[in-house]
Amino acid sequence: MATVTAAEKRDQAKNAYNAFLAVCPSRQLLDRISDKWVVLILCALGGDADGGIGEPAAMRYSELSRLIAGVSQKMLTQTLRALERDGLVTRTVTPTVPVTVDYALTDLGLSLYRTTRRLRHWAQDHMDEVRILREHYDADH
Amino acid sequence: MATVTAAEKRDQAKNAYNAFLAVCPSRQLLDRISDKWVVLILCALGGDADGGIGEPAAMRYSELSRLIAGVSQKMLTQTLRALERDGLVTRTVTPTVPVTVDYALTDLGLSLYRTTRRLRHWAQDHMDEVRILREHYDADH
DNA sequence: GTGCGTACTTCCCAAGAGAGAGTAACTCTC
DNA sequence: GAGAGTTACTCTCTCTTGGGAAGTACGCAC
Repeated sequence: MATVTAAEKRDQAKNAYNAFLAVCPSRQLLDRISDKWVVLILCALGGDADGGIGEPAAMRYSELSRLIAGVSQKMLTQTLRALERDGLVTRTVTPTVPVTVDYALTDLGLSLYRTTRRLRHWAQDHMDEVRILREHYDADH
Repeated sequence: MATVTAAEKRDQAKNAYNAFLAVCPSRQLLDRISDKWVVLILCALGGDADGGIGEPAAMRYSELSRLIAGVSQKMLTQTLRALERDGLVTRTVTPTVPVTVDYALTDLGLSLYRTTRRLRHWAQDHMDEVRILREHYDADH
């Protein structure tokens, strides 16, 4: 009876998750990360604020709130707490008056940021094309 | 007065879109593609159904419905129509009885699929890690 | 006749997002 | 002193949209 190597264990673990299945935990995780606020928050913390030139950096709640136009206080708080729970973001409270709270990507968060950054770029890079295709669709329907 | 080259025009167009701004069209596009059903539909049409080994292929509505566990008829229809309008998916109706409708990725859809595939993989590959981090978070709160 | 398949369409209700204001503690300006 | 600003939330009410379920028309099998 051969023992299972660590690499084999990892392969088995991979095959155990299938996000197409509603009951699979990875599905719930995929549902969570396929969320517009998650995408924008990770991009902000990843340093995309000034067009993609920056480095990952800690940001304050109020900075995030100002940068991500349209996010409600409730959704920002809720999403940041969820990201913290999933280990994607650190939340560092400094007992100043008023209190200051810094949020920053963890290594895990950084690994996901590299994909959400692509999503944002895709939306910006293909906006013109999609716009035209929408007009064609609307003319035909 | 130098004329603007095509490459410069493209650069300018890129700078014109900023998905952090709520009023920017690319923001609405990002909101659309940062959607769990979009991600799963693109992965299904991209050939991920059998674990990532397949090729992009046309699929029927009913095939998609069966593969993507938990999607309602309403959300599947609604999302497919939106993807068609954006030019990411083709919808081909064959007047059989009953009717058969095939959905397939366009080239544009394929380009986005390459990123949504990464999202799905990330969720599956990091599920164990996130699970442990959640337990740590819950123990601390 | 009943049940299956096809791909939607429709209706009602539930869940969660959105909007706005409140909280505490402090600082600054008039 | 009053009022406005800052910080990062918390709370309440309203509205939007997703979820759930059933309906539609036609052909085929039993």
